[in-house]
Amino acid sequence: MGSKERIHRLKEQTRVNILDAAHEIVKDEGWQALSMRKIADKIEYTAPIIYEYYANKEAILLELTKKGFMLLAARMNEAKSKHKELGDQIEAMWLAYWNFAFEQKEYYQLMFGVEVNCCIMDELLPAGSTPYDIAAGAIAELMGISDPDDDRVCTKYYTYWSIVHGLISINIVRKGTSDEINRQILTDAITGITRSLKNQAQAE
Amino acid sequence: MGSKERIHRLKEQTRVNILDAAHEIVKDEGWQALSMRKIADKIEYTAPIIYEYYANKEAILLELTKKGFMLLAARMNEAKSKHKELGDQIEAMWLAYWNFAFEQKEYYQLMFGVEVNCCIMDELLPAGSTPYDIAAGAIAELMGISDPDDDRVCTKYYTYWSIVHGLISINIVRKGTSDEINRQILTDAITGITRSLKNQAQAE
DNA sequence: TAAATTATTTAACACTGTTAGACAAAAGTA
DNA sequence: TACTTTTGTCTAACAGTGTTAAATAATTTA
Repeated sequence: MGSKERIHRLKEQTRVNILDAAHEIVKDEGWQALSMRKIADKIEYTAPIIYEYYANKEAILLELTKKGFMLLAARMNEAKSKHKELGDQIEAMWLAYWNFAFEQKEYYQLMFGVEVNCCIMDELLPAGSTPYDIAAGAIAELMGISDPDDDRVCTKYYTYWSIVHGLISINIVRKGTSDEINRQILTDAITGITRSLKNQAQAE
Repeated sequence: MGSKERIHRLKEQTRVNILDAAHEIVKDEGWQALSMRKIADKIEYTAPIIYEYYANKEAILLELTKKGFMLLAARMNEAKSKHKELGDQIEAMWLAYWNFAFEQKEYYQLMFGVEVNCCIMDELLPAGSTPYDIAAGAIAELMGISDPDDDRVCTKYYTYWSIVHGLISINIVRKGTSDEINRQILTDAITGITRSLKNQAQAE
């Protein structure tokens, strides 16, 4: 009889219900607030039932991570397919990546280990002790700008910071890249940005 | 009598002992393993004592964050002071930043919200569904390289990724930068890297 | 209808951060 | 010295966490 099938479908359904419930809780209250009992509440069961479907909480997070990567892949492929020229394809893919990160912020945080701890550090630190305070002066001077808080300085500072921090994060979370490649990216990027600063300053 | 002073010094000492104990636990077992009771064990007290010195666990983390920023500032200033030329100063500061991130990994994670969740995602995903798999083909083609796993392609991919991911992380953790500045950094960086790919390919 | 299997829950364990109340030690005062 | 007050410290507890074993309810099989 086909009742076996029906039951199997139902079980498959609660499997996805668990993931959906987890995702919904995280969207509303953040990753820190996700608990097995809350998931159980949402799917109208008690907590131990979840262990019939997933080995533990980590397994749920892993499944959501996978789902996130599949979503991201779909977005990037779609963006790519809309262009013929290689350069445009690459740009479109990274813009798709960028948009995914903010539209599916919870997935992105899980996939790439971006924690949101404290928010405003600047006010709690002595003046002149943030990385910005320390670096912006030299950047401004090299650009021939007197005010270190000028938007153009700010932009260049964040350009430096983004690539350095991005490369660091990737290395801390996944130790995939070799030291060789890291050094090359880091020095290339820094000297590249610096050169562009100098050229801009000379052009004016 | 000066015993007031002595007692005050002792209290100040346990305040730093608490921070030191916390840092040591994190170095040994990671942030996830840090608990008030473990800190108490390490300083040979019971847990409630800690609340005489810090309002709660978050306050301890905040204090460690501050300490991390002071350490980083010292490193960057020291690096800067060793050079006369502006460009060299900037490069030295970012290299100091880079080194700090790995030598004081625990501090860096706390300061900039870098979580270390799961490690090897690639093997758990269907082939061709990682961002690398999707983007590397176009990058390789644009560089005139047939193998998408070539080290030169890998380097360029990570350059793209670092700046995009870095900028995303900074925006998720601290919402300081404006959308204007973000867009400019993002498109500038992407088109910049792409242009350098094209030039390299043409030069060969 | 009785037995076997499956689904679900209750109760518990060992943790977590945090607080209130009890207890002991020291200091101040007469 | 004896008494009171303050200070330091701990025990016990609460509500929450992930997780497991055992008991119960529901369903299917014989």
